Amino acid sequence: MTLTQLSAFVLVARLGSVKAAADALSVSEPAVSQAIAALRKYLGDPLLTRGGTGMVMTAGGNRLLTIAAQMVALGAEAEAAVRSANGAPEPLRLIGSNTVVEFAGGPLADAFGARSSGTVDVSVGVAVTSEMAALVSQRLADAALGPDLSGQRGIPLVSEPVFRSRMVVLGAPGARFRGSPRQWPWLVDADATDPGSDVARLLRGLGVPESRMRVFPHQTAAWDAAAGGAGVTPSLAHLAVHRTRRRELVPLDVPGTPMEVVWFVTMLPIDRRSAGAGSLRNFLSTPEAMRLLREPGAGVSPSRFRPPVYVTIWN
Amino acid sequence: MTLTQLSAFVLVARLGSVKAAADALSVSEPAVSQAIAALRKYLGDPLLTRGGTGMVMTAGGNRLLTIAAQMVALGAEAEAAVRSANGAPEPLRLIGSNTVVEFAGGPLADAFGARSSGTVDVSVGVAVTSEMAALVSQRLADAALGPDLSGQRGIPLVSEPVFRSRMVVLGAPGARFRGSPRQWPWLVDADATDPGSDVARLLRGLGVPESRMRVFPHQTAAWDAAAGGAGVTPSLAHLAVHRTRRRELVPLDVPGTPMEVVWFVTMLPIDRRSAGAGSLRNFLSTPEAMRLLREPGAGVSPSRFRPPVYVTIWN
DNA sequence: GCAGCAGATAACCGATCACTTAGGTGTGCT
DNA sequence: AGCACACCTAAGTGATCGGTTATCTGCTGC
Repeated sequence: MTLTQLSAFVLVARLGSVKAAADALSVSEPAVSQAIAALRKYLGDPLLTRGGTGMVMTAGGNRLLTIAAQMVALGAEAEAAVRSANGAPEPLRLIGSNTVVEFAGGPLADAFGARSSGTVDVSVGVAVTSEMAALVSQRLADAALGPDLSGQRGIPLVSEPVFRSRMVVLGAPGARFRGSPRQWPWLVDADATDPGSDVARLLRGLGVPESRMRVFPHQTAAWDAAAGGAGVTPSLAHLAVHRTRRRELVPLDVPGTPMEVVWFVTMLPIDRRSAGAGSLRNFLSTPEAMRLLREPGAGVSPSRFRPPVYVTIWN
Repeated sequence: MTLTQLSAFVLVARLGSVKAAADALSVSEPAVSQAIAALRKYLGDPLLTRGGTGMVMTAGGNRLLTIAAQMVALGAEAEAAVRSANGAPEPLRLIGSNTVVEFAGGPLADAFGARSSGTVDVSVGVAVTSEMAALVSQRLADAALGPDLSGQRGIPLVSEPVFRSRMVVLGAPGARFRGSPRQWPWLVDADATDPGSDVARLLRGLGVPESRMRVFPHQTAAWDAAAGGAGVTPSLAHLAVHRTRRRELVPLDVPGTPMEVVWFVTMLPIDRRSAGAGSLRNFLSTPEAMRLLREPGAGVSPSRFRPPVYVTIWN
C-alpha cells in the first residue's frame, strides 16, 4: 500500500473511471489499473467494480476512500509544512477537557496569541483525559489543561496546578425531584462521557446510571435545560456564577458536593520543552490568564477565532 | 516519501534515538538511519539532529511529526476499515453548519441511529458552507444540512428544503445600545466566521465591522452573554423560544429582520446515493425529524453521544 | 451478431525501496 | 588522549514499484 496507489484509487473513485484518472495523471491506463489491482490484492477487497455506468464502489471501497483521501492530502500537507517551517510562526497545540476548552480555550488562545504577536500560532483541542498524557509526551500536544497527570508510570511529565474551583450540583429553583440523587435526571456535558473527568467521578460516586443521564454538546446547553426544569446539572461553581446570581439555577444539597476540583497544566519537563510551551507556562501564571480562567465565556475577535478540534491519539 | 519511511521517522522522534527505533522495529540500525536520510533528502530539512542527549527535532521535524503520525495511523486504520467492512454497519456522515449541528446534530444522529438499529453508524461534522458541495459530491460526506447548494456549476447535487425559520436579533430587555446597529456590540457564534452562512449575510447587510463582533464557541454562549447585557445576538427565532418566552431576551427592531432562513438537505442525485443516505432523506421528512429540528437542545444518551468533528476538505 | 470501448492481464524494464554487513565520523566521558 | 557509543555513509542485494506496450475479456449499443 503506497501513497501513489492510494492517490490513484482516490482519483478513480472520484472520477468514476480508470481512463479518466489515467488522463488526469497523464499516465497510461494500465498504470492506474495496476495500482488498483495492487490495492485490491493487498486489502483483499474489490474496492471498485465495473457497473453499468462508471465504476461503483464496494462497502470496503467506500471506507477506504475517506481514509485514503485524507492520507493523500496529508502527504501534500507534510511537504508544504516542512518546506515552509522556517520563518513561520511556531505552532502551539493546547489540549483540554471539554469544559475547560468550552470556557477558557478561546480566550486563552486569543490572549496568548496576541501577547506573543505573530511568533506563535495557538490551536486548541479537546481530548479525553486518558489520552492527554500520551499526547503531550509524544509531542502531539504542547500542553494539556485538566487533571493531574504527573503520576503516570514511566512518562516524565510535569503537572502544575493553575486553578482551583468547586463542583456543585445545580437545578431550577422551583423544581423538585423524587427519590435519591441517583434517580434524578442528570443533564451533563460531553465531559461526563470521559471516565477520567471530574464530572464522571462525581456521577460514579453517586451511583448515577447511564439511563438517568442526558448528554448535551456543551455545559451551557445543559444549564439551559436545567433552568427549564428538565433535571439537575453538575457544574463548576465559578462558571455558573451568572446563572446562580440571577437565581435561574440554585445549588442543591447533594452528598459529596461541593467537590474540590483543581486544573493542572501538564507539559514536558523544562529541558525538553519548546520555547513556545515555556512562555505559555509563564503566561498561565499571570493575573490576566487567571482572570480568563475564572471568568466564564468571553468571546474572541473573529479574525482570531478557531474552532476547537477533537484530538485523539494517533498511535 | 513512503509510509515506511514516515513510520521510521515517527518512531525515532518519539523514542529520541535511532537505535531504539531500530530495536523496536527489529531491523538493523542503518535501515532506520537510511529511511531518515531519504526523508531528509526528499524534504530538504534535517528533521532530526544529534543533540547532547538523544535526537532533537528541527522546526520542520516538529511539523512533520504531527502530520506523519496521522498518516501512519490512517494507514493502519485503512487496512482495518476495509477488512472489517463486510457485516459492519454502514457509516453515514452528516455535515452541517455550526448552528445546525449544535442544536439538531446530536438528536438527529441519535434518533436516526436508533430507528435503523445497528445497520448505520451516523457521525456528525461541522463544515464550512463553501466546502459542503465539494464534500458531498466527492463522497466525503453523505448529506449536508445547510443552505441551498444546488446551483453550483457542474456539480450534480440535489438540495431539498427541510426546514424554515426566521432570523431575529435579540438583546436583553433593559439594555440600550447607542447609534446604528452597525455600532452595537454583536455577540455571534462560530457560524458568523463562515462567509456563506445566514448570520454572516445578515451582518454584511447591516455593515457590521469585525471589530464590533465577539465570537463565541456556540450560540448558547452568545445568548448568555447577550442576556447579561453585553450586546445583541442574531439568532433563529425558534431556537431561542425558551429565552424569549422567559423574557431573558427580546427581539430588537433591526432593518432586514426578521429574515427568512431555509435549511436544505443536500445529497448526490438519487441514482448515485447510498442506501443509508436515501433512508436518511426519508427520515428527514418524518414528523419526528421535524420535531427534532424545531425543538432546540434535547440531550442524547451517553452511549450514543459522539462529539461533532470539524470537517475540512481533503483535496 | 458484431463493432467499439473500458477495464484487466501479461510481459518486460529501470528506479527505488528496504534491508543487510562493513566501515567512517562526531560527541561525551573518564 | 583515547574509548565507547550513537549516528551516518558506502556498497551490495532481492523485492517491489511504477511505468511502458501489447493483448485479452466483458459489456453496451446499434
